[in-house]
Amino acid sequence: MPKAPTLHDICRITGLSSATVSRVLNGSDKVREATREKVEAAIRETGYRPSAAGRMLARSRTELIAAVIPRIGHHFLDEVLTGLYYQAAEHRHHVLVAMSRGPGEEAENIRQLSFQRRVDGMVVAALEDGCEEAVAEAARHMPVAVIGQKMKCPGVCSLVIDNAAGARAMFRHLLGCGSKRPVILCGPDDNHDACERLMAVKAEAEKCGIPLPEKRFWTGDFTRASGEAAVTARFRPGPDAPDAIFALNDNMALGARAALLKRGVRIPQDLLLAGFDDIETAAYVELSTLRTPSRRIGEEAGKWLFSALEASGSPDALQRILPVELVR
Amino acid sequence: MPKAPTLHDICRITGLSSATVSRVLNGSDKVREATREKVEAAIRETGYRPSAAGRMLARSRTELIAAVIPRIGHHFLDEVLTGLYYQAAEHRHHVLVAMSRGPGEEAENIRQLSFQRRVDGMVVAALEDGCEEAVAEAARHMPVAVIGQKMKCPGVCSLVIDNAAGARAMFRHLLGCGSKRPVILCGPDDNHDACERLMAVKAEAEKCGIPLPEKRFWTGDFTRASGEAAVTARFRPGPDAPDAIFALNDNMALGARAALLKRGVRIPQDLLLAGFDDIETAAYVELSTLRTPSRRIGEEAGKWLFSALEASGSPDALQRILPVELVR
DNA sequence: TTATAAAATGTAAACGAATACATTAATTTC
DNA sequence: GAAATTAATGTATTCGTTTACATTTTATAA
Repeated sequence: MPKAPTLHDICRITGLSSATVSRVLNGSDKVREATREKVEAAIRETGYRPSAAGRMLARSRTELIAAVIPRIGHHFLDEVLTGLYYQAAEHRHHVLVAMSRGPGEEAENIRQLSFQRRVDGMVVAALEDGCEEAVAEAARHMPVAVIGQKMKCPGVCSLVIDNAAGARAMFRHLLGCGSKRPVILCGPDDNHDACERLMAVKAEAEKCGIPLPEKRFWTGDFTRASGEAAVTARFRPGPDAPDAIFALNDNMALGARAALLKRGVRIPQDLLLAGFDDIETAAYVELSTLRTPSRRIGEEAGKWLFSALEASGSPDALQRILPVELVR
Repeated sequence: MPKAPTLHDICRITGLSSATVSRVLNGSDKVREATREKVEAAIRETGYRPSAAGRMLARSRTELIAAVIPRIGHHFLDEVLTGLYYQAAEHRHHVLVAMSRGPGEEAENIRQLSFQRRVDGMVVAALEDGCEEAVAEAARHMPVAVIGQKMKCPGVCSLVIDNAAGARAMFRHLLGCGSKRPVILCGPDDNHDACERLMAVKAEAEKCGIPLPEKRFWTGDFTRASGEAAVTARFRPGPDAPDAIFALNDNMALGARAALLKRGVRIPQDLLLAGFDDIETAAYVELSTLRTPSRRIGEEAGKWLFSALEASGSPDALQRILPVELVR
């Protein structure tokens, strides 16, 4: 493999010192026009590009930001990543993506990326429990944006969606469409989003004076299969049959939908179906759902990150709650 | 921000030289058990982790691999990325993801990542035209795996799916299901996959003695909208109506499906519908399609990359054609 | 001119690790 | 116990940049 030209090659060619060459490289300072051109010519000639490694060491900045996410291929996360990427590209940073291959990897990823790789900033999304410690440590060395979890901790910005407002809006929407016996298809107990959504629905029902007995809450775990299973196990036609199902995420809604169609229930004529997340397939089956501003979240995370980097002090901790939008 | 401990801090604490500390760090060579423990204690105490930047410079390896893709959030690419990530993680490498925000960015990304960031290896997928040059340059400095395009070039491994075999299989399948008047919903002329698929279908039709007049080829461009438009514009019920539509990708198939359902055509009773790619929604609507081994492609790319790195010479150029699987 | 200020360039020391080579310490051999 | 051998550690340089600070060159003023 041929070795790449270095700054010293440019020095040799131009007969200038490393300082001068470095100066034209960084566009800064005063360099005579003639020398600038000489250097630029040598750069073009050799195809020289400054090595990131050398730069990192000298400037102690990596021009790298890390995204720590459970996995890729999940609509929400993909969009967050895209938004983040655009911001990063705008600020001439590269993005390191770390997913978690199994339980407990996230904390280790966070530590590796912050202490070893020394990225300039970090975005972590949808963390499993037990990462707070790692996040806090990392945040002492660089700005960290946490997505989907409220963290009150110096140096971290947390961005969450307004689960409560979304759930309320959808619930009201279903009532507004005439539902009298809505069912809530719940999520896992230990899931933060699921809890917020559920609590908001309960509160709203109370406020609207709509009785919601226990039997109107069906168990689910955010998987499609669980939505299908819940409907199969608990849906019974008749006068007391639900006239609406609000699944607390779209995956379950799709599962429920499949089970309902199989039993000949017509949607939306016989029963209103709603989800949460606005995943891609939701549009295709015309599911009523709540769109989370996922790309914008990534963008906002990036913006905060870079503004914190430019401020180059301890960044302000910040908490933002982003609105969701009722669609269809 | 507190500054991270360095190798020299460990030296100071233990009273040892950088060479010795470095040795225990790299697990190599002979170090007395007692000193190893002393060093390890100091490391634990300080939470020291060797800086990647220093390491990169000294070893001239970055432990980074780059993935250059048009965008994230596309099922195929996401899966490729996942497969690649797993390989990378196994080899203790981090993954740099670069997407292209607009035309022409890919070539620049490739150059940046290879010459500036000096990643150890690179995977590029679904490139736009005009990147061959950049790929070839990069490949002179590191192993490069190209996905979705045959490239015969030293230092690059190209991995493609067997478009021809897949298209043939699906076409035969439709005939086998009794189709007499199949229609092919084509892709963009300048798309490599589209062309391969189309040619294979034509060849197969010829071989089977099934006449396929021009009017049986409907124009499309791989977007969902184009599938919908094609059906709207050209589907006419009657004795000469198509009894099968083979869309050369799933997106168009879904568009076609929507348009067909709107006209009351029942699938599959009245008309067989088939796609190519096995995107997520395909499973949901029970679309017959061809599953591309996307994750495996990422894996194979990674495996080749790392074996090339271990061999640490100019890696063998390699071409692999991976089979696709008919599903549903 | 010559002094003086300003502009351009150069020198040398970081940055954080790895490593060839040199040295010292501990074993073994006779 | 001295010599030879081997194991453990240390010294000093390297990797490719950046950047205070020092020096030289050029322009400006007297």
